[in-house]
Amino acid sequence: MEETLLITKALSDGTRLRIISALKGGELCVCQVVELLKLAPSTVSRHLHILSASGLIRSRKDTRWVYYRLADAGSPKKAARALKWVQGALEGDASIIQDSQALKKITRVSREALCRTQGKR
Amino acid sequence: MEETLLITKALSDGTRLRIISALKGGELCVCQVVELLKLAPSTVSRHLHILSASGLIRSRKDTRWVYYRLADAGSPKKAARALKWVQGALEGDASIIQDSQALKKITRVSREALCRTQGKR
DNA sequence: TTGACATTTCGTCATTTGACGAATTATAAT
DNA sequence: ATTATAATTCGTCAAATGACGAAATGTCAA
Repeated sequence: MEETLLITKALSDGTRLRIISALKGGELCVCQVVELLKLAPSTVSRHLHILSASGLIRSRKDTRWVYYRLADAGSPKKAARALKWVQGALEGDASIIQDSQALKKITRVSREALCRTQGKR
Repeated sequence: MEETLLITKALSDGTRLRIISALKGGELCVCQVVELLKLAPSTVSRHLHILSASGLIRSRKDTRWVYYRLADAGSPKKAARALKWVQGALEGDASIIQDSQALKKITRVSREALCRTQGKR
């Protein structure tokens, strides 16, 4: 029950549903998610932690950046099934579509706009 | 998004997951759910209302009793899919199994024990 | 080494949530 | 009619949750 509740609680927040949908297109670093959601980095980090603890997403640290992606083969089956369900439920959702539009711009210019260090080189 | 959030929020509570699992065996009246959960009737009523508002369960009023059942054919597709997922996620769960044992006793003697009026006749 | 930056952790605050009992509504028994 | 019962609604309280900024951590650049 605990494991399932971790998942349902993780899914019971609109911001976290947006994050899950945003990651459908592939991994993102925290600063990109921050840019999309327009929330404080600390807030976004907390949401990512909750999703991570539920097994719905995983993280990978590359030098100074941390990239998050949806649960995959190496993840618990329960998480994979939950993901499949919630993605179906959100299919065609207006705010999700809006986010995916915004994400296109972010992933295009993110390096210069968000990660100045990397952009300067 | 709103509709999906109603569902995920409804699923983000252990008591409500127990109710959903309890209804898998067929409809129950509020007093039977109260007996299973050992919570105040007003609390149970509130949980049932939240589940009802999300579309996951439906109610039927029969004279003095209100019976709740899982969403069925006449219910929104989104709810049906959510139900299917969560039931799978809870399959084999220890506390759910325990509840189903307790439910057997409740549905057997409920009339006399819980609904004295009906029992007396 | 020193400074800058991405991310996380922590403390605080406002809002939401779950539990309860009291009061209310609707229905049935006497 | 009056009383009793099943269920709901409402007000209150404690606990959980989400948002933020400040401080801490870890990594890279100069």
